[in-house]
Amino acid sequence: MSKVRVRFAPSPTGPLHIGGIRTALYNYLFARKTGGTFILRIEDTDQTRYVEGAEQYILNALKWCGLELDESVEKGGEHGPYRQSDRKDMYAQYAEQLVKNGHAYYAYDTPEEIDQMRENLKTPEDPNPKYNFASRGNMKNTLSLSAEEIKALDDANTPHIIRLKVEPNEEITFQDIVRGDVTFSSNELDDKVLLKTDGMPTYHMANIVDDHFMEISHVIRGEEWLSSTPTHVLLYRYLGWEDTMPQFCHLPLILKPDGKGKLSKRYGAKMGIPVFPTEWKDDTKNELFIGFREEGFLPEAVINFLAFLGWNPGTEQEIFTPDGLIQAFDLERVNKAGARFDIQKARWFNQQYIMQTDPAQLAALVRPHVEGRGHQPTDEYLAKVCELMKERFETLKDFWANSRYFFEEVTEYDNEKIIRKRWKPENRDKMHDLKSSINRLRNFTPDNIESQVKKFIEEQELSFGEVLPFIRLAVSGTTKGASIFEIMSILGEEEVAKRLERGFNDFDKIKENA
RNA sequence: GCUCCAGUGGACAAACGGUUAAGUCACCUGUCUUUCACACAGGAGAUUGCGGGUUCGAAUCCCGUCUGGAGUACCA
Repeated sequence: MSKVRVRFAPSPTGPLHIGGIRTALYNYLFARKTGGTFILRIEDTDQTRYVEGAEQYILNALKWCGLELDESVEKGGEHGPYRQSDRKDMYAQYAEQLVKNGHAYYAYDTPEEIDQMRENLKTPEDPNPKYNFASRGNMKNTLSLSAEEIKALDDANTPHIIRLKVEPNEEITFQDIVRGDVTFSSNELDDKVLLKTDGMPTYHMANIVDDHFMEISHVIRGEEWLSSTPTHVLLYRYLGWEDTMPQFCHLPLILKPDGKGKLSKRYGAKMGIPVFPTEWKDDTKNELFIGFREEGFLPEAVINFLAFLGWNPGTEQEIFTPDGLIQAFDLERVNKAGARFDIQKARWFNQQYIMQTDPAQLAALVRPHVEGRGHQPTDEYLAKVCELMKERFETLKDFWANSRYFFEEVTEYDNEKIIRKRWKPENRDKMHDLKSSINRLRNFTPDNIESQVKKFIEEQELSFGEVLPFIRLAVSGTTKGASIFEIMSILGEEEVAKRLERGFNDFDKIKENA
């Protein structure tokens, strides 16, 4: 087999959502696995849909995900340019060639005339009539018009397009790596536009010409392209490139959590769930789409999660390093059915990666989320907190919610019920003694604190339930969390003393007001 | 409507004609901890969309049917 060359070919019409990233990922994984080349091609043939900044977004998003490109607009390569608008001049000649060979024709119909045709031919059985072998005879094109009529149109500089001439009653079969043989009847195809009035090619034309000259070996793309593939096969055939036609591989769609329809950008915004790798701001529409990065996901976790949406290695292993993923990946094992997007599973993957990350590294990742709240802890302190809290947060963003008491004072208590029920003002003096005895410890280590507290409880004939929850609340504001002795040790004796003092006072007040 | 694709516990899925249909997430219980999380142990949840057929044997092959999705643009 010739060398593997695959491309990811998005349109710069906005941010790339998670489905696009997964398509890029499978292309990337396949390229790396086979020692092939991974290419990014920007498909910007529709000038009306061009969105400022989208191309840069795509580049940055792929970078954040760690999907390194071998050839791209940024990096260049021997098969450039990599932006279709920069390749504009290449396409017309092949469309013209098809006309010359009798496989395409010029058409002069206005959009209104085409709408009119569809309106006229519409029946309940066929609500979307095609521009095809059956209808083209009644339209304005070089197949239906006389030489004089065509000349008149051309002399008047009537805008024209080029359409593919699809012959009726042909069976078109192609092999798809995930679906096997797929067959379409040419009667179902319409005479697709190849070259638009503005001289730009349509997706179909540009795609085939580019894939051919970029020597693409495998077209790995979303399932939404499956039904236009027979048109593409025809194009390869009529252009005389069928013997080097790439292999097709149509990936299952990523569905909304309810399984109804493919995941959309609006869905994520509606549910407050990230469906984009990184955040996207559209100032003109005043829209903000949240990203996995900003929500505190690690790129490796997102990639691992995405890899499993539509593929699995057939073993029980689920957590993979980026390299491990490359080794394990296999297009043959890609699923046929669409997979629903499940943010819960994404969070689980992220937690797994957080737990694996060493504290110093984790501290660096978490730092922006802490600094965003106005705190500048030392690396050492932050690392200590991370070490302790590691398995208690699913996203970097959650870190703050679960660990804020390491950085700022406790101002409220998440469990006032227990205070009203079980805080005993008559034990207050004893609690203050506890405070002093902890504070007198020579080494403020978790073990020392723990034995001191336990000793105290025994001596005073108190119960753990009368003491521990209140220490916890006073120190951290919550009854949940890591070992309270570890927490106290990290905070230090001074801070702990201060918090106990304040907490006990607050508890009295809460009790009084109850 | 038409064409194509798909349909295994709530979600992701394994099993590619052969014992009681793996495993993960989510859920519940227990151990640990007077907390939470992690970890470990256990539990509940599936007549493989439905109906036929082929076969000694079907989630797997065939036919039909239903449901869902995609496409049906001078958008990609």
